[in-house]
Amino acid sequence: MSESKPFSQATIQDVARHAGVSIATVSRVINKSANVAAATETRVRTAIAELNYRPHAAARGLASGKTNAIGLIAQHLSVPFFAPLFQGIESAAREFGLDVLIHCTQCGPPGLEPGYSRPLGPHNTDGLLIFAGALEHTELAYLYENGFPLVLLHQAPPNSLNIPYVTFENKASARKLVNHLIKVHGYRRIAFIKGPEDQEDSRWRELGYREALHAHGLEVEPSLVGAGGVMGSEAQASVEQWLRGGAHIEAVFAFDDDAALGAIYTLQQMGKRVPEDIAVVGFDDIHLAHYLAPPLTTVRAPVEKAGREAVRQLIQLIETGQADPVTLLPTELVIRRSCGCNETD
Amino acid sequence: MSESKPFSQATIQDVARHAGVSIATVSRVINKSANVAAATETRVRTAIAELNYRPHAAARGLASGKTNAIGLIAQHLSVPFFAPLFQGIESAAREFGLDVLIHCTQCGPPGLEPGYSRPLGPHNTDGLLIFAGALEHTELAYLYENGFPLVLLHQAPPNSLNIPYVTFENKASARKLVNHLIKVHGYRRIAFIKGPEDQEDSRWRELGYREALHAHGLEVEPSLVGAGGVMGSEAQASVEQWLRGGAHIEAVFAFDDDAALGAIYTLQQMGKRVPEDIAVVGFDDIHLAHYLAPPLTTVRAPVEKAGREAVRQLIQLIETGQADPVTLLPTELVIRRSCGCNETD
DNA sequence: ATGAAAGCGCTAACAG
DNA sequence: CTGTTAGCGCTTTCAT
Repeated sequence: MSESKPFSQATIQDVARHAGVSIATVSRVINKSANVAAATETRVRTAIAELNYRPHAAARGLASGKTNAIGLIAQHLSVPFFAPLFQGIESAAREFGLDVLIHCTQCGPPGLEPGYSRPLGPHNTDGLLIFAGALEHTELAYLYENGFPLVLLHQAPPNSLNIPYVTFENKASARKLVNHLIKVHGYRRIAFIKGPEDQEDSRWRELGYREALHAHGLEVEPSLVGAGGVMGSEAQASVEQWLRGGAHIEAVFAFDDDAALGAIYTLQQMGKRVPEDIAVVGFDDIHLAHYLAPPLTTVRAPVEKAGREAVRQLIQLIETGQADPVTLLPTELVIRRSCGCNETD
Repeated sequence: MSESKPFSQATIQDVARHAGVSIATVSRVINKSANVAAATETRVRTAIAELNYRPHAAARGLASGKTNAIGLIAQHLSVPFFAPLFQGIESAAREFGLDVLIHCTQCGPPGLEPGYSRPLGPHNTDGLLIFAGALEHTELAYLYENGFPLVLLHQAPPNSLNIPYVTFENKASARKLVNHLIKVHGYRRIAFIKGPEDQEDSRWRELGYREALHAHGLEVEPSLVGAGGVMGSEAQASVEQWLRGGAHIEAVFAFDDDAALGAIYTLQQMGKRVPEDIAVVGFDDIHLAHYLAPPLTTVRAPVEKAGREAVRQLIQLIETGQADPVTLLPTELVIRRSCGCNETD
């Protein structure tokens, strides 16, 4: 068995004593909250260094009414998508000296009565980043109406709640992508694989898809819009159904790369060549998109930047009480081979 | 601009007043720290519900000397690997009522003097999970020697530090995988793509690879051991070099699936068929392993479980002062097609 | 079984 | 420019 002794740390008292000043002075130099004589400051800093002192976050939070932490709430964490998102959030938060707490609503013991435990909230954070679908509207409303700073990710606020949100420029990007399919490759029968109902990004992408079709005088055939599910779980079934049903399809636009992956896999399993027989494009540009055979044409979504931007908005909201109602992050078309092009990326 | 009003919450005082008891009694029912008359308890619980009261974590932490949070420190967060790890950590921590704070050493502004800022430590957590390579030995030693609870992930403690750690059963798993290559497929010229120097898992896998070779009377040819890097960054170069150098290779064992991915990609780019010309196997069983063409033979590593287990050990360490020095999680061989088998997984 | 009161480490007036 | 002091919300003896 590994062992461990009790831990103890220097307090502001220790530092004050060591430097021969009052704790208020120490507090001042730490927070730069008032002028301190240069000589005094030096003594204090020396004492801090010698004692290896670190302010106690909890005590500081209690006294100041701030927690110096923000929280992220999501339904689940194991989606690959989250890794870069965390990165962006963490990175931005640290720049502002904030800790970040995460909570996953579907991680804990499923027995918890809904609405009872609020693992992240005003008691341990100064504000919350809420990923699409993570919180029920009532919960959202409760927090919002009590003035707690909230920023939504990939979801517009429900009803009349004036909560700022940040997401990608989904519609325009999807439109551009489908335009490429139509104008460059001349495809006319383009299927769409949509995401889970509660995923707003997918709905916007579908809208972009529809707009592009309409703009070129093409009809949206309802039978060519199938389900994709989380992590491409249903995409394969949709493709299989199309093929078995003898549907005439020239290209498939999947709402995200995971679904595109499933689509390509199934297409190939069933003897179709991509893109020669059927082209496939996705959305997100996950790391592996480049490595697929064929490399996937997709839209690069600035996931990490979304995280950073959400934090910026949240901090602004906390500090000034206001933030941009909506932040749409621009994307970039990444043409590879699965659409029929022969770029080598 | 979105707006936000100041937030206020019920305190233990409010609850006590509302229920007609003292705050001590409220504290008792919340913490079940002493017997309270059934009737009193009911009144208190009702008051808590009516006021929608939540204990203030910081205050509680200050008074009790515990933070009710644990921390995770890693070098970067955007590795896909981390998503399920978080999931496991979060999930286990919540079961024990702990918050989880994360910190990424390479996320913040790179200018921070090493050793100065300690964003996660005794002041805001009760213990730390440290991912391989995230902390320098001196930092580790400092914390350990001061009795702060620490659990290492995918890394054995340096020197004489008696810090518990949890990782996969790397060596045995790699041996099993390579045995498969040798015994089932009869490959004799098997190359290995290793991970970054500081990644211990990779070193153990290499050992397993060597053991398997030796056990079958095969020599380990140094030129057939190449670099892989993070997220397969150098794997492609290694493969390219082998091929250009005219090396005779029947199979490639990549230390992780990302590297395997890069290897397959490059092999195919250079006109080799996988597995007909050269077989490739990986390690981890990432979500996409199944979707590759060909589907990847690999070792399923219980990443989420590693997270859960690490938390369990950490909690045990915090509560009892001791934990299992080493936890090796068993893996599972996943035979697909890239090794030359024709299983349909 | 319950209440009163003393801090936990720190910030923020308020004096001087 | 610096010290004193009153809490922040809660846990925890110590009485009752």
